[in-house]
Amino acid sequence: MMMMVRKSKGLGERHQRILDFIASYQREHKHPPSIREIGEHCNISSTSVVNYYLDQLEKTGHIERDRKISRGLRLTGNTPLGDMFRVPILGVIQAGEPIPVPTNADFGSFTPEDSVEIATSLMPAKEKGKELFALQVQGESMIDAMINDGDIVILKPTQDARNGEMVAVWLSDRNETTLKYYYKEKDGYRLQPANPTMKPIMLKKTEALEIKGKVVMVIRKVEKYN
Amino acid sequence: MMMMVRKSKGLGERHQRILDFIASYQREHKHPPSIREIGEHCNISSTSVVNYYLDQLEKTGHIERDRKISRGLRLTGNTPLGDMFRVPILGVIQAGEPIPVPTNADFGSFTPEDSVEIATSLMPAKEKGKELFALQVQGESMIDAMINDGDIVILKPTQDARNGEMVAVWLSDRNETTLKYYYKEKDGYRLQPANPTMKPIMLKKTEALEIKGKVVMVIRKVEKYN
DNA sequence: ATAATACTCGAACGCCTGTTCTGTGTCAAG
DNA sequence: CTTGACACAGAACAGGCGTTCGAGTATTAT
Repeated sequence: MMMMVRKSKGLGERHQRILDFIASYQREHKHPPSIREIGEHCNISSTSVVNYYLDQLEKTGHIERDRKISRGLRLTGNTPLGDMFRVPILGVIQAGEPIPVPTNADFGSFTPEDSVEIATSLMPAKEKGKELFALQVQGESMIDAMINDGDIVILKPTQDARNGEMVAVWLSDRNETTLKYYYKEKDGYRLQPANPTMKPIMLKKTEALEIKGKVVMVIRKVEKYN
Repeated sequence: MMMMVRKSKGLGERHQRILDFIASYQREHKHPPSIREIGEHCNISSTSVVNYYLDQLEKTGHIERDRKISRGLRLTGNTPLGDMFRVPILGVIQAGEPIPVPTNADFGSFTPEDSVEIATSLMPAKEKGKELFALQVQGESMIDAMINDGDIVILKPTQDARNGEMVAVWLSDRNETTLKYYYKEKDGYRLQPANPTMKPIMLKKTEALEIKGKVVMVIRKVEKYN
């Protein structure tokens, strides 16, 4: 009477494993792996089984294959080709609501639609871990941080920051989320807007200040809107 | 008394032919060609000869090879891998100076250091031509466009714009370069800053207005600077 | 229970592909 | 002329690799 529980979601663990391996192998060797190599690294002892999964991944549109041609497979939608990062967009950030932080941190399974690709060459070289996440800005409340509606901010989750870093904070007193430059001072904290024509927010030490992450990059897709 | 004239320059015609074929094959099939395929399309009837040239191209650093692995060769320097764009950074944009536009437009030969890689997935899908160029913003004069010192703006060269598009303009009257939203009105032009708290620039039709390009994307690398 | 699916394994087949070896013709230096 | 580097061809070899087939096991539906 129960429906299929076997592989509840679209992708099973094995599928994800293979996908990840292809990505990392490609990143390292600059070319796709062979069926047998996939089998070895994913604990699959038969080439036919790998082929079996590859067929499924092809049907579901996750990969493309050039049958009969050695290593003729590639990831679709994305191609983590050695110098790309895929950062998940966890949600939106807007003034009235808390920031969705990576809770159950599933940094492995996110669809291409809900993520952005970043060239590693644009990265500060330090933050090349996979612990980054992205948020889409909604509303014009971040305009004092020179960030506009629709912009995508890429954050590195952290609870503390150093002076001068731009951070995403949740001010529980004001029930507000904002992006500001962070400065710790003797009396408390100073949250400096990026736009120098605007006044900073001063906070006493007693006031709640929850740092959710530091801004690593801002991406703005400029499109016509007339 | 004459030195060897046989193959005067570094690359012979055959080498170039092979290089071009690899590039086009890769672009079309998403994976490198095999030795035999190279031979067929380059009128080389022996695999050993192809191998012979491939060895040379490897020594001269034009390609890399993974011996023993099918189609284990790739072009170096660049990797036209289907979903990346390399946009040349032609220079800086700052208030007091004209914008360096792609003059002799050598969109083919620029070093990786002077360019940025953009994922096509971030592109508005329209501007996927290679006619894009990038400028690095210097100074804080663009702050009214929510663009900060060090930001990289990616432009599409054009002389005219539609209402609502952000354009890079050179105001010869004021001897100034700026980024503004463009609006054509009955009396002239309105250049609207992105920040709504700031007043727009109104121009009569008689005043000079040189549109240099429209902004397609803005990239900001946020790094600590304390 | 029984049948239908989903999944897994192992082996064999055969094409694909890079490598290597032998041989030929050309051209310039000694 | 002889020598040797260079450019090229063709054939044969060996391993890589995708494919296919037969068979077995677990899970679910009827």
